[in-house]
Amino acid sequence: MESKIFQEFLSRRGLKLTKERMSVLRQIFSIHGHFDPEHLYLSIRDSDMKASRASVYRTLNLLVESGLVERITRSDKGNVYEHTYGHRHHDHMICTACGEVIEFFSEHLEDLQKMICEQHQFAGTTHTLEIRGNCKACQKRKK
Amino acid sequence: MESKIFQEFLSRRGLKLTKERMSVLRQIFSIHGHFDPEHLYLSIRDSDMKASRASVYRTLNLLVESGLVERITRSDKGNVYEHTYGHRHHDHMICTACGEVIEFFSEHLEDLQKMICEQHQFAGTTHTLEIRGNCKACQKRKK
DNA sequence: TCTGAATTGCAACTCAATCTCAATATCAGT
DNA sequence: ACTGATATTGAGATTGAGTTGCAATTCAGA
Repeated sequence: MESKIFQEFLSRRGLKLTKERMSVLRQIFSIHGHFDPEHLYLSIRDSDMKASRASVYRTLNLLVESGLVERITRSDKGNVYEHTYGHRHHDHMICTACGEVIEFFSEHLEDLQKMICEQHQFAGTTHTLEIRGNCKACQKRKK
Repeated sequence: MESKIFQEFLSRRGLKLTKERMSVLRQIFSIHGHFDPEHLYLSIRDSDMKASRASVYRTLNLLVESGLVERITRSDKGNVYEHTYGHRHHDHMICTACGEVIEFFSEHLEDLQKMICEQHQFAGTTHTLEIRGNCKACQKRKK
């Protein structure tokens, strides 16, 4: 299913769905959760598929443009991505004590952001909301 | 005022408020709005003050730790900072075409986030909301 | 003024990400 | 299947932000 969407995206730009691009796509969609380019590359290298580091990066950028993959954050050690097909958009709460990541979604929040963009005549395409603090467990533990 | 806070922060760690650190601090607080390390360095170099690139980076990290400066975003061209002393909390819209950063604030948005935290029994302390897209000018330019 | 810790600047370095380019693959049209 | 035009690949070079090692320097307190 993802490959069909990617296929379409590529041909709309006169690009081809090659073996290497297929490798990257399949590997990404076989991963559950977040990943970074280097690990993605290594996991492809260690499988029966193949693609150079350059191709992994190039394909990753195409996938982001196609909307199938999203860049979640830019850490000081590089970018982190996740695939979004079949996933609803969501935001994150991050516990600064234990590192737990809680996903959440609020339609109301999304609407509000849309309104704010309109007010500023800004054409928003994506957003990242990251709330940092302490999760339930860590609040208790601190007492 | 900022220098007093920084001074205190430094001595609490057994560090000194040197000329170079003073240069960086003063230059940052003379800038209105956002800045990146390279421009900060250049503006210091072109003024009567002085500090090497290394010192600028080192001081910048100290200032972030002290809470006087915040890192707003990590773009593909490096980090962007702003000084926070005397500033109310706000969020950012970032134009992916020209890099412009627009500040905004919404009480409603803040309330909503508080509610969401309560729902998840999460004790939120800070948050970062970054909306990426195209500013008014770049929307026009693209047509 | 002496002493030791902190600081500086330069250049070397790191590391993610991008680019170069020659070789290779792919597709459309014949 | 052949041909030409275009897209793609991988290996390694390159970029560029940010960090670090180190010898020389500054600074604060005794």
